Amino acid sequence: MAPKAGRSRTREFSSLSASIVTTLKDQIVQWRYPPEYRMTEAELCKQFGVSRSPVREALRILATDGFVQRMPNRSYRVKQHNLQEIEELYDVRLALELFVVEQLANRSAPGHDDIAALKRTWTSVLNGLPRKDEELARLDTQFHETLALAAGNKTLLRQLRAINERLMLFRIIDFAKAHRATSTCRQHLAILTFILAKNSAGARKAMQKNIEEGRNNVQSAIKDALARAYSL
Amino acid sequence: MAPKAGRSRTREFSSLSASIVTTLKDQIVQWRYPPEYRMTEAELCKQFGVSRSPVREALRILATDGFVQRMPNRSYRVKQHNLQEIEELYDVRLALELFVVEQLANRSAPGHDDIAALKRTWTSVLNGLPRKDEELARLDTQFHETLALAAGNKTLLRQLRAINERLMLFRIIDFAKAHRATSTCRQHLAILTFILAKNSAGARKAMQKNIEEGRNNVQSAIKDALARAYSL
DNA sequence: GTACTCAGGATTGTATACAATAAGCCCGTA
DNA sequence: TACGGGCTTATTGTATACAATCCTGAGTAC
Repeated sequence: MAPKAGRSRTREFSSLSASIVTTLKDQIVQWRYPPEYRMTEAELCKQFGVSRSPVREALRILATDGFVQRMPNRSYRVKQHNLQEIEELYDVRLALELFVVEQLANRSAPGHDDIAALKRTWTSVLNGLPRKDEELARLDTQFHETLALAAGNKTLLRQLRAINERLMLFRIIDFAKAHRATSTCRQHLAILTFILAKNSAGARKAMQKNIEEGRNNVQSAIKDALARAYSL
Repeated sequence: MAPKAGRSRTREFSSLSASIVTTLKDQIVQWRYPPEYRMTEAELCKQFGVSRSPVREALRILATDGFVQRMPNRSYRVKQHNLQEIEELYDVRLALELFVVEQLANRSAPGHDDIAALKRTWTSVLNGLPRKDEELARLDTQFHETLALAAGNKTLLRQLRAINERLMLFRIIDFAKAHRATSTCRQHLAILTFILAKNSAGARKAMQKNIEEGRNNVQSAIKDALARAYSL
């Protein structure tokens, strides 16, 4: 114990593979790779200037997180999410988040301070519109994660994060398409109000509406993108 | 070292790491390792007669699946689940399964054949009691997975499986303790009846009761085990 | 006696070498 | 031309070698 003062635990990446994972996730989410793109270990070794060991580890992680597809004894592919899978991801998200708001509305004691603080934040967001799309996306993610955190379930929060990470692939398409900031704000405030009023049914309904709207926006954005792709 | 190329590899597992993962998961679930047990790569290499590469891969998988804990640059530990984490896992399971039965009750068309078949199965189970605990545990798992499958969400099913895999650590304690077969059967039949009657609220309530009972049984089993451990 | 320093050993992180597997191509045959 | 066998090559799976990191404990200064 009593580690030296100079032992600064830099919060950088402890390992090469972690760094590769975040970089690749970022690139994939930004559609820098075409879907079904074939990724070989050697290629990534050259790109990152490291050996196969960390690259392999990174690819395994990406595979379990659903960003690439692994076939035994063959290469990896950047995963092509189909509409079915997006539906499923949104449904899981719905299941988890409905549960969260219900729990929050039913029990009052812990977490309601965070909810009240969140409400103040979003009230000011509503008044201070507009902002950059990017900033709003960040706030939106933070909103949903704060709720899960207030519910006190770290496991659930982790799962939610993993889902949202993958959905980011498509939310990015949507964000670039239109800003619906006002609507989002109102929905978020409604959810928070219901929770504070301990109206769990209302909170569930409001959350459902919020998520379904996101789902629909993403779905139509994808269909648009596909239609455009085929018409050209 | 120099594992003479006696390639009597069973073709069951495509890779060594997969085989190691299933073996270790099994051993951990059966409490063959004390919690917090320190697992080193070298030790597993000797145990399985392979090199570090597949062992490392297996440990990564076990870590992401929540069976061992990894610390950077240090060894791995067999994970010690605390009561808090078990609560969280049960809550996530609750969230997912409540969503599943609600969906199933709300929409009639697909899946209801499976539900009806499941109901027949469990009716016969109720009549044909008793069976071996082991068999009942298998049927119980199958019950919940069939529901998720009937809902048509493979992503959700995968997550549920992962959760139940971890909870198996504690359900094994409980299974050995008592058989509550009749109660389980009745609860399952109630859930299925509500679904077929398209009563989503009833189905949710019944499912909640079923899961909460499992949770309570596990909790008290753990407390008993801890109390016994400390009293000796 | 306490706290600090600094070797030494143990263990993981990374790089590379070798083996096994799967895909592609050439070529021969009907 | 169509088809199939076997070689070649690209790529992953596995083993091992080397580097970096962390824990331990003896030794020393105060």
